Amino acid sequence: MHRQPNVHIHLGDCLPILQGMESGSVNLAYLDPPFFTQKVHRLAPRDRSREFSFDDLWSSQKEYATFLFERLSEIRRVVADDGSVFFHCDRNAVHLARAIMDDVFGSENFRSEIIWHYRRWSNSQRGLLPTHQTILYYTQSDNYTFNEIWTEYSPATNVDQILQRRSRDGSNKSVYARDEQGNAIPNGTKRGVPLSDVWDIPFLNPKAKERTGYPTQKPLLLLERIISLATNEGDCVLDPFCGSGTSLVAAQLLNRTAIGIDLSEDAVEITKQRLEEPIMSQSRLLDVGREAYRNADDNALAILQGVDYVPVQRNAGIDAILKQDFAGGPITVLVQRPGETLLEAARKLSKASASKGAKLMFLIAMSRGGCFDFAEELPTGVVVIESPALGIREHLDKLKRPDVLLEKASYLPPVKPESLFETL
Amino acid sequence: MHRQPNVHIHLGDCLPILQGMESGSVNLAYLDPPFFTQKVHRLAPRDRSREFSFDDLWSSQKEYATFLFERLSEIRRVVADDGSVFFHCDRNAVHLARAIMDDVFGSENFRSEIIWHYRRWSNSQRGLLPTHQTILYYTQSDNYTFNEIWTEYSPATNVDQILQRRSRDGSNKSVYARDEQGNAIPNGTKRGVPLSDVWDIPFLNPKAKERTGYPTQKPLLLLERIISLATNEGDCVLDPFCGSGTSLVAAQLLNRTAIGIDLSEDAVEITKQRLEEPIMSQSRLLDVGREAYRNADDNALAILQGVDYVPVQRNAGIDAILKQDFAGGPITVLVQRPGETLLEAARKLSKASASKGAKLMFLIAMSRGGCFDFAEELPTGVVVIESPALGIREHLDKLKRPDVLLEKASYLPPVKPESLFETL
DNA sequence: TACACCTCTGAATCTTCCA
DNA sequence: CTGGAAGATTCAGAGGTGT
Repeated sequence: MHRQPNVHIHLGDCLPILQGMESGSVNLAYLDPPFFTQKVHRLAPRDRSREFSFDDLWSSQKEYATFLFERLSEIRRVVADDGSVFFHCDRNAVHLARAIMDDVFGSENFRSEIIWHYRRWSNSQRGLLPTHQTILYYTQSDNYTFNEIWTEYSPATNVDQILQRRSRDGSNKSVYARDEQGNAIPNGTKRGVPLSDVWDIPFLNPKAKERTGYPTQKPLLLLERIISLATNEGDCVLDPFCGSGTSLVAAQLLNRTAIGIDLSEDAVEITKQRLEEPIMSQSRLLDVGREAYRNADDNALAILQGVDYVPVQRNAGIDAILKQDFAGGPITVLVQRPGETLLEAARKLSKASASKGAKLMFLIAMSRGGCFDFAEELPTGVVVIESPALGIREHLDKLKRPDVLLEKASYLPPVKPESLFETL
Repeated sequence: MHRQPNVHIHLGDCLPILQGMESGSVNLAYLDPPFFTQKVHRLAPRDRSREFSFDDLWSSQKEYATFLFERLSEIRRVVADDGSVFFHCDRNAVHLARAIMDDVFGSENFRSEIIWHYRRWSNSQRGLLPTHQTILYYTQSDNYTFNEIWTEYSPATNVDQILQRRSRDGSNKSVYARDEQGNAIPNGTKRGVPLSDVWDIPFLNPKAKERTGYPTQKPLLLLERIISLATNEGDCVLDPFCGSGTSLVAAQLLNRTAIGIDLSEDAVEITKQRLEEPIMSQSRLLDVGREAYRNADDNALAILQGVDYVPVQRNAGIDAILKQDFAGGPITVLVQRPGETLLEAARKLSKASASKGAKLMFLIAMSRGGCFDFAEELPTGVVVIESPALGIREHLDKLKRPDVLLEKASYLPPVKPESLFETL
């Protein structure tokens, strides 16, 4: 048994250790037990010098159910009256876990089925890519600790709706309240939308420094959210299958005390190290948000509708690549931006495409950009395509020319698109 | 019993009707059964001495479980060998549903736990806002129909790694492959990322036209996705608890046949009406596919960016009016829709514009529509402008011509947009 | 048939390079 | 020198393949 200021780590099966604990002494239990996946998890740590592994092969579902049932029953005893339990489930065991939890804690104490959603790699082509895990949230009683977390309004939300007070009219319809002068009544400050049960938190990235090399490691952010939802400072967090100790690190960072238990010596060792030197990887994605990566903005891409393309987001010189190849290389596309000449755009596209091996590039012209004579200077392989805006604008300009009679103008023959290829 | 061309609707309990159906006659079954949410299973937490058993869950809800089990067994019989079942679950019954489905179809035929995620407004303050529902996806066998759907890469993904082939170096590290000159080797066409099991589909807006007033109505988009994933055109879709018939409408729109069953006369009546309505107003969808049409409709105007226009709602022949006038009348704009020839679009535009006194109309061409020689027949005053999609597509076609040398093609001089106006 | 091993993939970080 | 953008790398799944 190792002792950190406010964190206790035990080595061994959690059942006897739980049995030795005082009733009601824990405010939050988080469990991520080994699952009945019939696979041995195996992963080399970052330095590739050691291997961790644990065996979660249970001879039958019944045996596994009993294993869980015994430990959960003890957990129920040690959790305080206003305490909570979060049970992290493999998708192959959710229903089993739910049934056992209903049995132990009572279905009336089931609060939420939390979906942890993340994006992930895979080359799976037949079937849907699994990108979520489930966390079952139960409380000991109706009177549980819950700290609200507010998130941002959806971009689609009508601001009026948020800012104006509402009332019911004669027929009990919800309407905006008005004062005597008919003005809207402000509704005070708004905190946002209450946290939902679907959590979008990035999966722990293979390159993250936060990684310990221990299998099934969870992101710190996930545990921080759980702990701050269900406990207050000074409360006690229990993790009976603590693995690499993410929950304990999170508890420590949030000024909670914590008790961790694990069967594996490696796990306990790693956890001790992490507690002394907690590393939370600096995630740019989390810092700046997913949106910050988008430089192929939707406006630009909307111009491309009707084309089969893949949007490209992390490259200033390329908005999209076509799904089709050409001469062994990709076909890249850029939409000219406001305030940028056609030639500038073409050079950007050409430069960015060079390293991608593209031999054909399409540039969508939004304006003439002060450069009518670009043909000679245009980088090799760049093909300019007009946007409708440009076509419309130029056509209108043409109609203003003194030598074009207005009456005749409305009878203009349509432009034959074939003329585009006259230069071929 | 009501009969539409390819949709049969039955009134009554589905069990006897299923029993009368032929084995293997259905390719996809979608169920959204009623849930008896009166929380019969309010089990008091037990003493810890007992063992957990699945029988407890079963017997506590015996009546309901039996109800489902009987019907699911029949469903298994009528589903074809390569068929699928999607079971839409109430969150209070997922585990029960999963257990029964495992029993009837076998856990080895469990494919996915689909999370339907939507945003929802609520001021609930204690606890997490439920914003998801679960759909269990099972197949009849290993050899099941599955049509891949591809989605966008994460914005944080960089293009290089998806465009370049990779190999292993001496120490088995993954690195980019290079040819003798040290250039990157392209890795073939890219389609995007396979569809994940978390689906972000907006909940039916309370004001949406789609809404029938029937409770628990699901968005069309959700059903369309399920049907297009698991069936091909002409296949048969079964919905034994069809309610307001969203699945049947979706099946019809996607050229599948469908069988719907419901206990309620109201439900059957509403379904009949909904089925007739889309046939009347959207017969075109049957030819061109719902997806293309919807996208075009939503985004039609996006293609006009860079132009000063006022969007026009609810006018089939006009998408926008330019802020600028011409010859004393407005200038109208229409974007050609998928499945519509250029000439059809031009006539629509011309007809709709006549009453507005427009003397100049712009038609944005998205395809050639089988009509290369439209110039003469084109209504007076209509000017055709090419969409970038069209320009790109035609350019690529040009490059495929036998008389165009590939080597030369990649060095094609850029098209001078001026050439567009040579016919003036 | 079962299983070990090799290949492919892409999210998100780390690293490098360039302006 | 510095900050940001582009490029390189890691590793967990899912397949495929060969024994």
